[in-house]
Amino acid sequence: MFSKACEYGIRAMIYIAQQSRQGERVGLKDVAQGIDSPEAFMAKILQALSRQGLVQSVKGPNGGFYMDAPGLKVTLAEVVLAIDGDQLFTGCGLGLPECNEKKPCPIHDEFKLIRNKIKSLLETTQVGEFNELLEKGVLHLKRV
Amino acid sequence: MFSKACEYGIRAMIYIAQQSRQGERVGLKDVAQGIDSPEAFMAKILQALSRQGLVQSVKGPNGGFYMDAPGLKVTLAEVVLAIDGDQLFTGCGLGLPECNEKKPCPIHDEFKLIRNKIKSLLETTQVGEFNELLEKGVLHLKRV
DNA sequence: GGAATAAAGGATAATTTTGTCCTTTTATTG
DNA sequence: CAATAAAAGGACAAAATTATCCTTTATTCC
Ligand code: SF4
Ligand code: SF4
Repeated sequence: MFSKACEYGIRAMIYIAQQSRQGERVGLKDVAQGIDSPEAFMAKILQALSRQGLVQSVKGPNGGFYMDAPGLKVTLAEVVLAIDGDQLFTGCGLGLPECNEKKPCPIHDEFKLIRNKIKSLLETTQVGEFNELLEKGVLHLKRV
Repeated sequence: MFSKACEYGIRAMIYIAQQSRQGERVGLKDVAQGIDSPEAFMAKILQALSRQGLVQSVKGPNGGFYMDAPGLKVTLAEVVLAIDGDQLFTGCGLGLPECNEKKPCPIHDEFKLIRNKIKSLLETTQVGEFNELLEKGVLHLKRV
């Protein structure tokens, strides 16, 4: 469904959202350990997300990644779009080309319905939404 | 959503289902051209599908790939499973590990619902289902 | 049986994705 | 200002996926 980079990206955003809720910053190493991802690869992904403004970052001592209040409202859809592009939201999952609304294949309507459901699920889910469960220790972002 | 191999596989199955409806056989070259896929790669994929019994094949002159009557009833789910495995049908699309039904994350229920819809769509769609549209020229398996 | 034909299979190459390492830039602290 | 800490970025490496080529095996036709 998503690339590895995208999975790490989603998990990292959720992790940072929870860890930085009092304006604290989270270091790369912390994030990588917290979500069980390779550190250097994680760095690349966070760089990209940072460039696109989905997460804030500060260099230097006591620096790191964080989110401001509006940052917590970033949706999973935005993260996915930033990393994997819009392939999942548009186009045919079956790779059947050259079809349009007027000449749909047998599964088009249902397929489109599903695609839209995925889209809307991701669009209505914010990275800050997982905080409570994470604090309760009910949700884990890595294997224990 | 699916790997390239899987997309080619699905298209090829649909193509063969339509081309071989009078017991005719379709050659590799024919399939590859018919669905616009690299020939040698297509060969590997068809070999795998053939080994798993999802498509029939005959060697030698006038040989090729074909489906018998029950073959037309093979579902897209079977094809996907044969090529990409069950990752799409099981497990978490978000790559969040260590969660179970008792400790679901905020999106689990809706996510699972979508996953099941994809599964059931693929399970209820047979490769022979596209024949009519293909014959009418309404559906294309490659860019024209 | 021999020639021709077409899939099966093995080996290898190109590309993309994933992952690592090292240097540079920017900020903080004393 | 100097030392240090941390992200940014460039170059490179490994692994997986996609793609190609060549040989072998099975089948048909003469
Ligand atoms: S009509 Fe069929 S092939 Fe075309 S985009 Fe819709 S589902 Fe895919
Ligand atoms: S509970 Fe959440 S993280 Fe776990 S499988 Fe369900 S959707 Fe994925």
